[in-house]
Amino acid sequence: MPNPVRRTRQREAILAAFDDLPGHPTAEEIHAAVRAALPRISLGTVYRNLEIFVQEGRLRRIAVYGGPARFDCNASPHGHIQCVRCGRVRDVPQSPSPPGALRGARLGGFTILETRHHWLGLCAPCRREERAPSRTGR
Amino acid sequence: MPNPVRRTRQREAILAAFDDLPGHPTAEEIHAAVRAALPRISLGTVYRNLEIFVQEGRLRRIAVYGGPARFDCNASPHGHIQCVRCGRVRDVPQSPSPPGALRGARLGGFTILETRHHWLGLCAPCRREERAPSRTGR
DNA sequence: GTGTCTGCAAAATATTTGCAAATTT
DNA sequence: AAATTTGCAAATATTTTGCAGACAC
Repeated sequence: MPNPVRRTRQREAILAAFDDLPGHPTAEEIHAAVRAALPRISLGTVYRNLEIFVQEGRLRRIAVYGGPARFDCNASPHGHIQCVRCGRVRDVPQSPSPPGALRGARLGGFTILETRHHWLGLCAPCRREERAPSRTGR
Repeated sequence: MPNPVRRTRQREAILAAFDDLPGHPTAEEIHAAVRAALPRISLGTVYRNLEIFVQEGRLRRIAVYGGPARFDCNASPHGHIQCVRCGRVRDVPQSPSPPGALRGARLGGFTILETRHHWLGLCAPCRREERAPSRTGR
């Protein structure tokens, strides 16, 4: 039986980083945070392990509208709202609505694994910017 | 009054390409398709104009779980289901459910612009692969 | 004619991968 | 000791940008 996943300091630190990072960090952000504990950890290691954690189901990759991938450590069912201006993502509690019961069902030829709700919006800082565009805006 | 958007062959061809491309093409796929009509069009031009069309609301950028950005020409409200294995995206008619009425509301500090439904799943070809992994699989 | 738009090439950003050395079991 | 994992660096992949000439109005 091949491929037992080993416990390494790097992997522990990556998962631990989610406690410090609010929201849904990118690989770069996780790398920066983990460096506080393991200064020599490489970005490649972070990417490799994030991918493994996603495969294992310990993390999720979030659906984003452009920009780098973002990761989510929150196991409870929830949706996301993303700012169309700056990309920031925030959790939204997801009611276990009817569609939530669809796991295993067929939809357009696909077998459903998960249902998620998504919103597009403007976060508070960007809302202000849109109203009073500054020289740095858009 | 600055910045009138001009009508160019490149822009027309990019929008026209969506008629030939099923699903939700990436910039590369659009570029390849448009080249049939305009062999010298550059990928940069495609990216630049896709961005403009999104700003104008003529196209949408789709939320994806990794991989290149995908674009959507379908104006009617609908959600997407994406294959976790190959990234393929398919439209799913979206019922004008309660959350659809939220435009303008506040959610977690964000102002909602749009509500979308998302599913993660396995497309038919990938479902087969998962059952009978081939030497090329995963 | 004026200002926008394009193609090209280079830059910037994001992610993956090969490999020798280090680490885990 | 055997096999996986890491750091590093290079390779890929994706997207953006500067600029001179072409094009739309």
